[in-house]
Amino acid sequence: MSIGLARLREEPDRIRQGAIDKGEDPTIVDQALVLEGKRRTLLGESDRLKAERNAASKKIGEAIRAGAAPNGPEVADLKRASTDAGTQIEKLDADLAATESALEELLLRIPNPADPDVPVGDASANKVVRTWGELLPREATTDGQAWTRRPHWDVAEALHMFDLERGAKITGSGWPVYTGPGSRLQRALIDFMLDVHTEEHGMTEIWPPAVVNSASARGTGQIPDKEDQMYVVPRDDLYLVPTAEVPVTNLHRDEIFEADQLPIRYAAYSPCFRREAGAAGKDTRGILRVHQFDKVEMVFFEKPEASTEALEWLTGRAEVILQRLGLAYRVLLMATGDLGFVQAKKYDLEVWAPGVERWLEVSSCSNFRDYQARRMAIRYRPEAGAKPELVHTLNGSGLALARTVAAILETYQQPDGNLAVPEALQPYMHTARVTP
RNA sequence: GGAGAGGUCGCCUAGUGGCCUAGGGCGCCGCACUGGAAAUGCGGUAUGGGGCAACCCAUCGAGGGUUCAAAUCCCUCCCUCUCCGCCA
Repeated sequence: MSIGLARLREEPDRIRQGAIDKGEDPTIVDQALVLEGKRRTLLGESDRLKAERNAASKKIGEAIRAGAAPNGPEVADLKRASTDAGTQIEKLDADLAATESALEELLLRIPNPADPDVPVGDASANKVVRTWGELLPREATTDGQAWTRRPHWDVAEALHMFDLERGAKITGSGWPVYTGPGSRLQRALIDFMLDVHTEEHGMTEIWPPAVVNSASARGTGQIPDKEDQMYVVPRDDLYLVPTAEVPVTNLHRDEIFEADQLPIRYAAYSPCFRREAGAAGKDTRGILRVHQFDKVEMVFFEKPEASTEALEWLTGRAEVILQRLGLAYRVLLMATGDLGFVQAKKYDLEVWAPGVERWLEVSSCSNFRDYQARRMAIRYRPEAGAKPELVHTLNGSGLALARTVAAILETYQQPDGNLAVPEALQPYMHTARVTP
């Protein structure tokens, strides 16, 4: 389940409105309420009968210990009472199981309501909350000489940094091979990002499995919601991760934290695999949309009262990376219609790519509030001895590599065709310039 | 992959069909004793669900089965450890 039953009963109106704002069917909320009522009725009746059966069994035990024959007439009535209750319980429980699975089905279709400060509407209601850096034009002038910034695939080809054709030969279209300085750049970016997040931002580094089981895929909602987007290994019931969010969030599935353990903040590198089903023909050139890319992901577990502030901080940590790399970007507050099913609030970071003259999404920072935590039963104890409560989970890219690489190539290309290495990466690249 | 041993409450452990409503120890919390503490004693200490409440139901790795009754017996699966094989 995703929306909590208690919340469903307590504030159905807010949940209904949340569904409307996200363009989902609000009548599911009412259907769920009906089933929830039925569930409680059945459960009460079943529990009552189970108590009866337990009492009868206990009496049989006592009678036998007192000397009655186990198969004698003295216990026959008790056995019959117990068996009769058992028959009814079986029926009730079958009905209950059907009701619960129907209810769960409905709950999975009720979206997480957006935060009150999220603009309502479709993508056109997204708000640019800030822009950083200089937006370089494609048609440039350097030292009085006019020149044209090329798209990243041209820069990469000239400098032998990645090879899309050979990637297509060994795997398929959308599986880039990074070569020479391109490969080095991958390593440099991963190292740089992890260093900043761990050493300066205090996050704990995680190097997770790139493949997860179905329970983990279910935990973060990849199945059933986004099953089409994942590569599957059916023989072993395993899934290639589309983001480190999946393994890292599942680190603490079914766990209960003490209050002083929170917040827990991770930074994790992983390769990311996405089928991009339905995106055929989009962004076919270069590395803007590929089946395998690399990403450093931030995953936070927070106390509920801290999560609103944590999202701002998380987003800021992703911005730090772009600023250090000297890449111009903007921050978008996504409107309800552009939010996913599970996010309460989301900022997208888009980097400016002057060669293709486009904004490229390189990070998506979200607060899930307790929605994901409920699915995974990740809780904490507000104080010693108190009842566990759900934590809030957040995550955001910090950053996705392929598009960041594209922005670097297009931003830092020089009129002579060489590539200047951003200062922050020079210690990792061991050079200030990439030449053919 | 083969053989064996295991999986019980935060941790360790008892438990081989009914006095298990899961016992004991450690740890933790409260109280008593103390000038304060240690030691000691007493009590409490899982999760989910239902009920205004007393309380009830479920859960002993997971799922099924046998039985009036399963931590305990049977079946399937998962995981951990030891040895062997293979291997970066």
